[in-house]
Amino acid sequence: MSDDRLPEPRPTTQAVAVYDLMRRDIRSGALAPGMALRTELLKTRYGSGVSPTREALARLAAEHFVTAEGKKGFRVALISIEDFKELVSIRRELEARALQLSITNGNDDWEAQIVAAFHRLTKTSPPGHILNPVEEEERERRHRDFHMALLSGCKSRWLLRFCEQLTAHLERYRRILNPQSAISTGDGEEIEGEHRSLMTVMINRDADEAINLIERHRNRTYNVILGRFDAYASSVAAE
Amino acid sequence: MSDDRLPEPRPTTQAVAVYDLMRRDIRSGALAPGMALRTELLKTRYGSGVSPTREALARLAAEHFVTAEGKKGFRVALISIEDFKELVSIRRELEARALQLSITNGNDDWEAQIVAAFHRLTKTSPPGHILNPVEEEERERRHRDFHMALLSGCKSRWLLRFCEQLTAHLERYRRILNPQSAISTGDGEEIEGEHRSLMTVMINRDADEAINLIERHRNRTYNVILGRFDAYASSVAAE
DNA sequence: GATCAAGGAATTTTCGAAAATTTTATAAAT
DNA sequence: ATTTATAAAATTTTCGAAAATTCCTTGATC
Repeated sequence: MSDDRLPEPRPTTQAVAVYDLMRRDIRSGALAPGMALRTELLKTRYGSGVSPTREALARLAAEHFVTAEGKKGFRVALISIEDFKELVSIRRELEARALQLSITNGNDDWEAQIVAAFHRLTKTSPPGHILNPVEEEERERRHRDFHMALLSGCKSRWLLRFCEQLTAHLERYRRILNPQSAISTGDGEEIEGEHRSLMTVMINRDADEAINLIERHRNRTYNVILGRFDAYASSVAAE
Repeated sequence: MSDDRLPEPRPTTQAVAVYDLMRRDIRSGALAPGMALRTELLKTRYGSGVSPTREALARLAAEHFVTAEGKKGFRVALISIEDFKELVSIRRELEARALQLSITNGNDDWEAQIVAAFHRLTKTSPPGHILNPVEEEERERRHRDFHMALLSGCKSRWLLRFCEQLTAHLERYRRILNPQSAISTGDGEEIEGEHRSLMTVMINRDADEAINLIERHRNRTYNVILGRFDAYASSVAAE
């Protein structure tokens, strides 16, 4: 008898479910930087007891999405311009390396995954449109998946994990500081064009051009966000 | 009144204490790869209830020191030659970058920290000696601190965190696969000389030479460990 | 008015037991 | 003999309450 059943979805624990939801809410900015994560709040928000909640917090603390302060509970990690610059700088280097390695090591299946991810991305409403939260979340997911697909041929789980974590933190900065246009900071068509070009040069194995493109793709958003820090700082101070 | 009291040691939670102990035991190999981390075992070993224990496990899972499998509990993360090579490869790049940045950004205080860390390291018994577990642990700590001090001038917390995590995982490989000589794989005096040279070139701000030295320093251990994987694989299979 | 102490409320952390799930053992059926 | 089903045991996960800690208010003192 053939044994090619679907890979059974491991029954997930409640702690992991809360972790996923909370990570999503921190990424989106729904849980604001500095916000105290009280047990009551979390219990009602995620409909769960304190044990799963605290496990989720512990994991998020290890990933620096939240901070744990002695016996005074947890807070959403603060954001700062210094942290942002660090993230951008190290992400630039790791992503460039991962792109190179992907181009070297990627196989047909990798190419197919890029094409598929690009297709899914184009099927969402383009950035700039007003999206409801669910649509926005879905678009973010597809955007993430596309960019990770580009890197996924690199055959280094560690490198991939680091890129994923850095990207997640930067997504938070983008969505908090540039909340208008969900994904990026330019014209929707232009951005789709950039994604298409990225796909093309990756599959053509043109590493130099890929790094050029990703650099430009990132830089626009980078500058916009940088420019909004002042406004953000005063809006926070006003509270 | 002057207010330069000692920075108050935040009262730490039991969960964090268990986390520290467990991380130490995984690093040292006391908790072997693949070992099931049953609640009873952990409760007695670390003298704590299940809640702090599970929080510690959640954090360690986020750092990939343990794996969580659905509702079947936690295990110490497995080791593999592929994972080892990945770790070495990415660590090489990140450490080189951090050394460069340290040389660019490091100030007098950074230099002083290196000198201090080197001094502390020389005051432990050299590698090769038979040490009891407490002494071994102390030597490992000082060795870590020295190498991290070299990088600590880089002014990028993210880069530093990644280096720390990679080093921790590699320490585990070294101590499991090369348990005889605690720190490294060569003559004690030779290794102390290497550390001294590293210190010197860093303070002299010779980035190229620093990267050369660290490369050689790492490579010796790397090759020894690589050579012991076969023996390890069969010793595990024999169980 | 400012500082400090004490008491009480709010909150975090931890424990112990209940609930849910997985694993193991046993027996029946093909 | 191998599988299948069932029950018991072991284990993980979750809940709810107790213990510990922090925070805030109030009032006394200087």
